[in-house]
Amino acid sequence: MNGLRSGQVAHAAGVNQQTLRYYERRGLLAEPGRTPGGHRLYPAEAVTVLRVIKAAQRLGFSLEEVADLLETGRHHHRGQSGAGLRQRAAAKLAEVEAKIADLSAIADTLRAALDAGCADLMDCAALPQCPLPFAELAEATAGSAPARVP
Amino acid sequence: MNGLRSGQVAHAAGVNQQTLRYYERRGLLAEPGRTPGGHRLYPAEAVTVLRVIKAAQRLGFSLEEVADLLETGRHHHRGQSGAGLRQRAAAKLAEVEAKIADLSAIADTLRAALDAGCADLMDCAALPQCPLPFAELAEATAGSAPARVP
DNA sequence: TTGCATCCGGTACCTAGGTACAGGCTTATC
DNA sequence: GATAAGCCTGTACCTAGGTACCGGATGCAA
Repeated sequence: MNGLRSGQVAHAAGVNQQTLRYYERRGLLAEPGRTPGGHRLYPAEAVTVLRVIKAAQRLGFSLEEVADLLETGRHHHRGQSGAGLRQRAAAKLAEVEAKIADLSAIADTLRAALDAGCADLMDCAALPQCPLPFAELAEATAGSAPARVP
Repeated sequence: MNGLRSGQVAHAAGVNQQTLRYYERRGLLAEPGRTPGGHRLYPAEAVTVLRVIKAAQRLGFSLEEVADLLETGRHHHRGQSGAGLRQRAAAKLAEVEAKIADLSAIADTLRAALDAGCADLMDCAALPQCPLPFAELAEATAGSAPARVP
């Protein structure tokens, strides 16, 4: 009776209903109560948890990290408050800044290629004055993921 | 006799040998000649092609886009030179710049959360002064991919 | 009580870019 | 000619974050 059905929660949080079960499997969403017939009944907070998950994801945390963050939150209520979250946020900020630096270098390279008027990839590879980075394969990707901008 | 074996090409370009066949399937690498026994024999340019692929990938192009870029390169040699590449580079630059803007906003948010001393995700979600973006689920991800920083 | 909407679990599939393995053939060297 | 190294095809698997489909059960209202 009291409690939200999975469809209602999914709709309220703007996620797919399957995603709820997926998050439950992944440990992000606590297992809710059930009706006698086995249908899930969520407390209203579940919607908040979903919003939190989405916000954290948006900030660059993976689902595993979010699960960890939530778990830490559940246990910190005794002991020192919030050091874990702040530490992880700082680490994530460094990660994001590194990614920005990486992408900035990529943008610079693209601008250089445009300025130089590169006309053909294969032709450019033969020219020494071409700004495209044909050499640093191994080294360029060390320290940051192989730059995919979806 | 003359020509490189797949292992040599893979080693020279710093990629896995399976990756060569994968690129061949994807149309990035032309099918090379074969020995009478069926072993691949690559021309020396294959290594250059691989370097070009890796460089383009590094600049944010997907394999499909790279395949397209190389294909365009092969055909432009009659007709107007290099308009395709420059156009795509400009589009990719815009994409990368958008991604940088997105990540900058994320970094700002993380900094705000650190400044505000956010201690717990779930607690913060209840506080109106928390800078974390718990609301804009649908809207925040429209126009850019759901921010994953690997 | 009947009908329809909703939900259940389980499994398969998707993108992107590869990587790994199995079983068998070829090439090169001694 | 034997043996080791290398290569062949085909298929399965990996990460991450979901999404889709199926057959069957449940919930709720008229």
